[in-house]
Amino acid sequence: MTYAKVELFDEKLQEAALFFKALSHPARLAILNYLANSKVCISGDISNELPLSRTTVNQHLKELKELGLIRGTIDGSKTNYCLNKSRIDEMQFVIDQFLKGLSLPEGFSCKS
Amino acid sequence: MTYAKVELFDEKLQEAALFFKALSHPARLAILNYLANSKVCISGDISNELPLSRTTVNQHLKELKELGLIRGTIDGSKTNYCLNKSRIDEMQFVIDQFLKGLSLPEGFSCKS
DNA sequence: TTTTTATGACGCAAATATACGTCACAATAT
DNA sequence: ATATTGTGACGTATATTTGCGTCATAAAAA
Repeated sequence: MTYAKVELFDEKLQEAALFFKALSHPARLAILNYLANSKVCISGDISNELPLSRTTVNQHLKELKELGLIRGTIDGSKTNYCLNKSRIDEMQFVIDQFLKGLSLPEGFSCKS
Repeated sequence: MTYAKVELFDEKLQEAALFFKALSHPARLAILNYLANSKVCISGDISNELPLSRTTVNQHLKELKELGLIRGTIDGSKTNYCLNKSRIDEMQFVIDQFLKGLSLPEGFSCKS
């Protein structure tokens, strides 16, 4: 039963939380950065760039893939991973929307 | 030893990941939204707003507090929680910086 | 004074995440 | 033909997160 309360929240918040979760580990941030700076690459290459084993890197790749942030297409025996621009844009929009909601009103004060 | 590899990554990425992690649960997003819309409030009030027990809400509050995103000041027997604007601004900056780095170059193409 | 209310501290059970190793399979390379 | 390389799938150990209950304490209300 634990971990089941997430669904009781507003769907917008759930969606935003999923994006934030995907970005909550430096390895995944590094992977996204790397893909943004390369044109196309294979996961084997990526594990060489990170201080992690190939297995672990593949796991992080899988998470990013499941959220649609990256795509892996088979090219012969290798898999080309690259950013899914439209999905990244979607994520940026959702994050921006949430952050905007945090801006405090004029004259906001706190007794601290 | 597990979970210890985070420190091997670039410090900027580590910092960004910590912010994203703080935002990775809808309950914390709901708390931040709630605090942004209220002037000042107490954690007892907040647990009434969420489908979670007081204990659990307090735990989420604690996490947000440890990252500095919110502040809890004692007001008599109650604790007033409110957003820490300067820290929120810092977070927005860090997140923006990271997201900017994901924008793909002109003429980017992927063989998929 | 007793009861209620709010809070913090502590611990617990279950679910998830992190990090690797190994195995099997296909495609290259030697 | 054999060795190497890249992959996905599977399993494992440890860490962390979620979500709650309980207990102790302090202040406010009855």
